[in-house]
Amino acid sequence: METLRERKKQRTREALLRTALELFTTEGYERTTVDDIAEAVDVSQRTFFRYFAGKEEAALALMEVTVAHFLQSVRERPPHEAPMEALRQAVVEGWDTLNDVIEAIAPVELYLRMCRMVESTPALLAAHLRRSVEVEEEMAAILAEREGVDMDTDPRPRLAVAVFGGVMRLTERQWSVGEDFSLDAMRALTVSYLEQVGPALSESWRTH
Amino acid sequence: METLRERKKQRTREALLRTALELFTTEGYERTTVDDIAEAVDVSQRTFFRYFAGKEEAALALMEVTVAHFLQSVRERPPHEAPMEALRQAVVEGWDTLNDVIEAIAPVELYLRMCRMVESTPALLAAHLRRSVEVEEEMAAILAEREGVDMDTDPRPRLAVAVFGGVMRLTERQWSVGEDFSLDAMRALTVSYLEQVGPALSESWRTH
DNA sequence: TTGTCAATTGTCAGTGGCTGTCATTAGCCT
DNA sequence: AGGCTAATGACAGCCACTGACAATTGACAA
Repeated sequence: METLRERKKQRTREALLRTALELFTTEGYERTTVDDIAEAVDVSQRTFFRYFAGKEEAALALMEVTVAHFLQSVRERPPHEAPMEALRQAVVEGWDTLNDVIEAIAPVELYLRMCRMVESTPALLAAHLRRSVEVEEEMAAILAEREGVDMDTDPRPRLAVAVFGGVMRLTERQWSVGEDFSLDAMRALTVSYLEQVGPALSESWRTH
Repeated sequence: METLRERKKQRTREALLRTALELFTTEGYERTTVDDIAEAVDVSQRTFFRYFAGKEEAALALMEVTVAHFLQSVRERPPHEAPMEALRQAVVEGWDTLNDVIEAIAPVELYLRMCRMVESTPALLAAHLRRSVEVEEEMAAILAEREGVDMDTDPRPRLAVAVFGGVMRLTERQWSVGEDFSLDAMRALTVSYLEQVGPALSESWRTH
């Protein structure tokens, strides 16, 4: 961001995003129109769509940051860890630093509110799930390289990630319908669920 | 479907669905407008939306049938089976009968084509994934009742289903990008992946 | 059979997300 | 200063979807 032009662009994008998130959280996602956002920032509607591919992209922008953060955490895991353990450590440890990462962009409370909104807004949930497919593909690639296997012939990277991702998405959802909306609660729920995956897959749940 | 009125409604719905699927598969999902469908059936656009909540619902109608079929298969599993084994058997066995179930509505080939279209069309994939969240919730409820546990306090039903669902969605996706577009190939891939989940979650993938 | 009631449909007008196009503006660089 | 290019605004248009109201059509009883 050297030139004036680039700084201006940056500021416009930030203004659009900040305004969008504020309107979403105060008025609701569906009740907020793109025109509302553009007008509040005093740009044309067309300009909004030059910065964001759609209304959803603005709403999911914060999630995107955490996704990138998580992927980076996975990449930085020491190579001696087993695949699933690396994933587990990446989330658990990634969460310790997530607070700062988000706070650099927006208040954490805003992020948490958006998370809940994503889970309760059909259009956003759909977009979020579709995005996670891509993320899982990337995660599988990271695992495959880590372990030195070929994703095209060995299904294990994708399988491991599919299982892990399934648990993660369940965590998000259950967190959003719970009553403790803190980052710590989410972290605790993640750890708890990952611990219980084994038992849940075991032979029988009944105590005989 | 006793009265004339009900029969007429049924016929209209079938005509809309049949026409929609035909246009989707020949022209493509996005290049087909709701107006095209309505016009081909000679009803107003408004009528289409009285039968389908949206364009997506028509496109996913066949999937919905297989989902219902699969859920029924799970319900009919003998209670002595362990949870995951019941799910596994339900898919494997459900597939033997799926052919007839679908053929009663539309050619299987059409169904398979739509499956691939769902995976390759962002809007449809998103809608499909969002729907799977609901399906998984229902499946968890079935498992919980089977095993006599309380979903609100015991996370195992949802966990088991999340893991299983993750593998299922991976199967769908990998099948759609493969080269064998048959029902048998899908069945085989399912069995194969379910077999390999264990190894994929195991300590290490490296041969030392 | 006819008249009444309710369900189904068509029409119309409108909203909102999103895109293409083109002229205008505004920063950049020599 | 002046030409070049990137960013924006303005406008027109497409398409999915909805609400409201009037017209039609089948159901059912008198």
